[in-house]
Amino acid sequence: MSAPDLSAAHVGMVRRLSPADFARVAAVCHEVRTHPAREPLSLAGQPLDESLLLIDGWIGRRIGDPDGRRRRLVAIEVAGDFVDLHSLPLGRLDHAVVPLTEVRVAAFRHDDLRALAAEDPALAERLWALTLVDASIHRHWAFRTSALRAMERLADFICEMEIRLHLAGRVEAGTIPLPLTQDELGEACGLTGVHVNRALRDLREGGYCTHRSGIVTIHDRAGLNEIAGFSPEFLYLADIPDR
Amino acid sequence: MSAPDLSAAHVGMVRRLSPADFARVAAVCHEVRTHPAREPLSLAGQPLDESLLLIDGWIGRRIGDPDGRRRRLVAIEVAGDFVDLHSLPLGRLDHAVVPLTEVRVAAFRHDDLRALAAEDPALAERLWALTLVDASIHRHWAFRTSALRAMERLADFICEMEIRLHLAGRVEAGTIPLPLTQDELGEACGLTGVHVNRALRDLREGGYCTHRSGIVTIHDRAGLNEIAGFSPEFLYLADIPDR
DNA sequence: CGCAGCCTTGAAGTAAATCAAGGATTGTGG
DNA sequence: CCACAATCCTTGATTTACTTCAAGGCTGCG
Repeated sequence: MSAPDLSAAHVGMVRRLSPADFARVAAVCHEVRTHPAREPLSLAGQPLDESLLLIDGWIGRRIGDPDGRRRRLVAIEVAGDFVDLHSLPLGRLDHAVVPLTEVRVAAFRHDDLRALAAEDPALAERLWALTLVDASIHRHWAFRTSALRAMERLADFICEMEIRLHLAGRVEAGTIPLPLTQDELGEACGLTGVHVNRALRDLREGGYCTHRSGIVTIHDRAGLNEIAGFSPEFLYLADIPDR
Repeated sequence: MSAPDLSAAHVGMVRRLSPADFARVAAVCHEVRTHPAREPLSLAGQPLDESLLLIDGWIGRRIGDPDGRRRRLVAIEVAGDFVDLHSLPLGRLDHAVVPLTEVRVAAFRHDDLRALAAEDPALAERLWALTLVDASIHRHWAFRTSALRAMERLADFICEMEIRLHLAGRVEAGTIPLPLTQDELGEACGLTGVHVNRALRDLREGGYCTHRSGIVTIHDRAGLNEIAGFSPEFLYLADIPDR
């Protein structure tokens, strides 16, 4: 039985791995599956023995009462993100992993990845680095929600997503997919859905960007970057892509 | 030249390593130094070739304008924390590392740690796990600042610190050191210093805890846990210590 | 066509920021 | 040991940002 062909999935964050390294990882993928929106892939505390690479769709990591007012999205993953590589050294996760859309994921058994890491310490360190970029993004989210105001937060969030989606090859002509409801944007940015609506209106009326039908059209990226004070250093990119 | 004796530093988060593993790591420590409060240990973006294990004192990770209004503490490290092991796979950091008090740190060259990891994949995975607990704490901070209100945030922060300091052996009879100013607490919890003052007063008058002269006295830990909705799962402890 | 989910807007209430002044603590040098 | 400065803490008054509550209008889909 041969591993599924993942060559088209060498995009986004996982492109930090060289083609050769990615091929070695892809070779131990045991399954590619599709999963429906909103039905959790895993729950907080659940023992896990595999990790998922997101090929298509959007996934959130969620903390808090499943329904209550105190629940938040603490991370969002897009194509090319190794969603829960964190579960390999940890064995379980502190949060639920929830598809925000229908998703296609490639599954890797921890044992297989562990064997790969054991025989190639340099590759192991690169996988480690992947998870540490996640940690850096978490720090940025903590900064965003605690230091910025509503409109700035959304601008910053959109700047982050624009660059990550660009790396994943999902951006076309200043148009980026963002298939989240305003309530979900609020969960990610620490705002109510109602206030997200107003902040998005401010961004629209300020001529920065428009969000409609799950798509953001960016009219003034420089302005968007400026109001957020956005700088992509926290993504640890070798080179910032021209767009 | 022999490595410094770090056996007394096998506390807190680093106690996740078995005594034998810790000894192997400690053996490659090349220096123990003291560093004064407030003078940065490293700045964002600076190339780094060593990592620090905090032996004594408090360290913060800071993002934002060095002085401006948009600056935040996105993490706080205490005795037994491997402060910037993140810089090993990443080579640099996205934030400044700043001692909040005078600190004593043990320094490890990346090359030495890398060699250790290469010859012992299981140890490498445990070091990896250490950094992923940091990531989990980041997620919790993002949750805290975006989902909780002022008093709840401080209660949650104090609950986290109480348990981490307990693991580090720094808690005595419901009394924990917390040598941060109210402005610094505000930077960590996403509040102004003035509002931290009022929230601390509420905690005091509610009979939960008192903060004075850099020391928190906990009067009602169950109550403190309850108003914060605190649960220590995100620290991935093998067993929750009795206190 | 009709329903469900999502978006939009208004009005009112609340939590936190800001501005400002004075008081307590800590550290320092005489 | 005391005087003094610097930093930190505390409190009040005011303003601002965000939430909450509520109602109505889209949009996409069975």
